Amino acid sequence: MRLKPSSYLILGMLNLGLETGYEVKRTVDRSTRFFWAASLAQVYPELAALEEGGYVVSADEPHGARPRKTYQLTDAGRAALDKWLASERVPAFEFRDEGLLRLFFADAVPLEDAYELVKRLRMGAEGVERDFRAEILPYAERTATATRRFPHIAAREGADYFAWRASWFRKIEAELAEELEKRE
Amino acid sequence: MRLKPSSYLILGMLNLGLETGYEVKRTVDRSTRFFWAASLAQVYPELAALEEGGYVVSADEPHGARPRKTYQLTDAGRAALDKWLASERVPAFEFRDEGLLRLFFADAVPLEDAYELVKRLRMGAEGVERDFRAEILPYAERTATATRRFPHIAAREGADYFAWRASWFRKIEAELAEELEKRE
DNA sequence: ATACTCATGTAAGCTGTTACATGATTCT
DNA sequence: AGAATCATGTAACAGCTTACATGAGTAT
Repeated sequence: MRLKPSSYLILGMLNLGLETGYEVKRTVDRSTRFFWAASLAQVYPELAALEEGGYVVSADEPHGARPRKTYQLTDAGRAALDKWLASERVPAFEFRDEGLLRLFFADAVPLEDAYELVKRLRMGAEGVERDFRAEILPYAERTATATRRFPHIAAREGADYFAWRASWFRKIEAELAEELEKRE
Repeated sequence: MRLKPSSYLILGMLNLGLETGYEVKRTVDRSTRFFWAASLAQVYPELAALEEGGYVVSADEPHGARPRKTYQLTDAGRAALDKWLASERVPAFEFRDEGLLRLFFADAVPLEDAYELVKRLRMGAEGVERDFRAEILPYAERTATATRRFPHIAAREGADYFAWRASWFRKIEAELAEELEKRE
């Protein structure tokens, strides 16, 4: 079995002490979501595959009559996680940014419309930054301890990134505004 | 036919005057690649689908005995592009960043290893920035005109982003380095 | 001659999504 | 009593990638 980044996402979450697939997914939504998302329909089969591969073991721990399956890393799972973290392979990196794609083609519309487009992109980035500071950062701060600091560092990266992005669009917006004023 | 961002990528490229699927792909690799990539196996079927939908028309224009198919936007294609650029819908935005994922889980390894990880991430960002300034930015500058300025603006965003990212990791690297020194 | 670029397409497979299906527990 | 949350899973499909298959034109 070949492990992909999403496999390590799950191994890493189990290593942080999360127990069920449901819990892993919920935590992903509060933390890694912005740089690595996952859906339940991905988490459950992946947990099964990881167990099949010997990286995790499961145990039935129902809550009353509600079925519940907890997972734990095996030594092999823990070793795989360590190896991945120490790997010198250049990590994969992929963007899908429809906003920048629109910006790229903005010459196709009048400058007034391009200005509106940039303004919307700036407001979009500001909105994401707000959400981030309202939901993801506080969760990271709340759960940070002396031996659990990197989730918070990663969350700071996200908040800083969206702030940077908003300011970048703000700059372009100002340039276009100036140009539109001159024209009148 | 429902158009997706990758459809607009192709419509936008044709609107910039590119003629063949091969050319579109080559230009994507020199420009939008970092925020919206595409492969030939995606471009050719998409062009066929766009023609089927009436957004583009093709013409056979072989070079000698080498077959060659050129494409042009129809009025419907041009209208679809304009509408997309003016749309108020929040554009899709997705990251897949294995580097940040590793950073997130870096508490699992000793601080020395986490430091090495951050260092590698910083060097990775610097490398991408270098490539960007060597390949993508110069191409954008070369092809920029009074009526074709936004590709260059988008390329600047990319270069600035990777510079920002490198400096962000540099800051964390310095924090960790300081802490490691104190320990000795 | 040989290698690189131009040029078009298909097949198989991987990764991930949304929607479907079901039901218990806990909070208000 | 009703809504939200906890909890697990499957089916169908969307979107994209790598590898395969083929061959002509051009520069060294």
